[in-house]
Amino acid sequence: MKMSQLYAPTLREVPAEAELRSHQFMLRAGLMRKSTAGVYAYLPLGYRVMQKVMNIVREEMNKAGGQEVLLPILQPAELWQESGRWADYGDEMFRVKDRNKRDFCLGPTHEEIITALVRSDVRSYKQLPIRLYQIQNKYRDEIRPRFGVIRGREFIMKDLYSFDRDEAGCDLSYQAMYDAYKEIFRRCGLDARPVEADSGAIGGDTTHEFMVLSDSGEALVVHCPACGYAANVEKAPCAEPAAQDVLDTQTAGLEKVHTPDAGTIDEICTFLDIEPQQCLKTVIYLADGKPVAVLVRGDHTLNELKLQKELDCSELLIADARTVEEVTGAAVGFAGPIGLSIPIIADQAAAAAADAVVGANQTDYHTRHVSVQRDLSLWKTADLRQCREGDACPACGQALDTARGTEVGQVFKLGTKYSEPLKATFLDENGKERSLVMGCYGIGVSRTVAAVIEQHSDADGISWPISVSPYHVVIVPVSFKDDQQRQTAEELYQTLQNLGVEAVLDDRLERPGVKFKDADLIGFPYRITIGPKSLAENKVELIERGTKTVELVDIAAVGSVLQERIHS
RNA sequence: CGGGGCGUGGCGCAGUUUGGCUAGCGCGCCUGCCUUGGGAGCAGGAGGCCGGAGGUUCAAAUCCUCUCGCCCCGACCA
Repeated sequence: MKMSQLYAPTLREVPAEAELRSHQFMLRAGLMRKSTAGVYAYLPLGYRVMQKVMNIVREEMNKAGGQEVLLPILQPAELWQESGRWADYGDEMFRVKDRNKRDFCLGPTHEEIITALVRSDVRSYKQLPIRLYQIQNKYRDEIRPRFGVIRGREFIMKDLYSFDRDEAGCDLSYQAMYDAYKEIFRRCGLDARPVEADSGAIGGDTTHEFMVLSDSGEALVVHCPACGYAANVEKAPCAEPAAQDVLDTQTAGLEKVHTPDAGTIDEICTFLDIEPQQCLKTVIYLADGKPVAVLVRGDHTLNELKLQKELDCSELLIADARTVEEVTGAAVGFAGPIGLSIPIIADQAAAAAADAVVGANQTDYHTRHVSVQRDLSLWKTADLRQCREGDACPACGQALDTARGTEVGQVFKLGTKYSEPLKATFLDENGKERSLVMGCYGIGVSRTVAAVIEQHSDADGISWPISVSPYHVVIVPVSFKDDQQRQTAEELYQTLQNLGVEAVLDDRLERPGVKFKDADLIGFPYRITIGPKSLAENKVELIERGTKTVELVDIAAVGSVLQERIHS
């Protein structure tokens, strides 16, 4: 491709809308342009990268027994009503009507459609297992699209669905995908690691997320340097409090203290000169509309997912001020567990508190010297808090580290969550009808591109791993007007193409600085600079983008040198 | 949805408080000259009616009302 022809409008300045490096570079390097919030058009360079990623995904999916299909984006409401998710999915689903006022949605995911497809054609265990995948646009009306392509409302996802006859078969499918994912991300040049995760709205029990570690990542993960355990903080269990976490057991009698305007943990601590772990937070929630009090230690963060699981409710909301006042008889900030008439559920660390300060259920008052065991009757005690750095690893007990990450893929075992309501069944050897055991496995393809940039860029621009780079090399004659340089450049361009090296020839009549800057910004892994100095010796400069190392290479040898590096 | 901010040539911004604009600057773009090892220089030029709609006024980018869009922080997710 000639640079003068390439539709790659680069930007000198950083667009005001972009915060993340990946977002900025995708715009500046001319990979994409925004259409509307969370929706992007991919330009030639961006689309080439995407296709490289998709091809890697395809190859690994095919190796792992997958067969590619293309499923509808426009999906009928009936299917979603069958699975129950038409009601459950909420505002995040783009819903449309046809001219006859029939309901449809733009598929946010494809479990329903694929299950409906398979149920109509699969009759016998002899047809199993089946692993079907597609690379397709998905639509989710995100509450807040952000970070460019990382959280879009339209995005490209690879999703594979496995159908097995039993759990054991599903385990094999799951493992095959898990291994394929590791290989896919490795080939994309990503440092991605699987972490244990929560299954969220998709459902199912076993699931791993593949996280690309990066400071700008949206998710927080804990990992154990000792044993390699890793999990999303949403999921990571907290160990029961060790002995030293249990507060002093010689508790004095209850004492009500006047604490004017001290409604937050910080204010109380300052006021009473105590530490946050000596306080208990009492948070009122509405679980499917019913109030519950949740008790967490002052220095701990409540994990709402864990709470929701314990409460087994479908809607969990923090109570509004009016409800809090009704339930506690006090202003927000002074709720306490003593004397409440609603159920109290306590985090295990909070339940161990023996001399704590709690709200007195009276505005501007707290109660101190509370022993949970002595003074309260709890409805339930459970692991409700969010795991944090330094906590004991649930696998080996060593201290955990934390890191931020961007989720690029997730694998789920679904069981019969969809096959049962949608009646996707088969006959086993005994002629008995059974539900298909399913798994689903997604990779955010567009997001993966951004993740690669997050891990492979510097102040000057992108530095693509060869495997996903839009082109392998850019040839930059210092002056394209110079006959000798131009001729050398054009010959080299031909040679490289004949060797299967994907090359761009920068034939613009620009000054060298402009061409170098663009080359660095776009991120070609290699640059060949043709200038008068080296040309005199029949050599050109070969520059590696990642390391910026320069080497002089014989013109006649560049082709084979590059060919070898690209394929190694 | 709650909180904060912003919409002025393709991009980045100034002007808005204290109406007076024939709307300005840098970059980019076009033409010519010149230049060619890290986003050159000179000269000439094109391009906006100030997100949109109403209103106040002799006069509105600037004031008022409504509306649309975008960005950031928080609750959701690949």
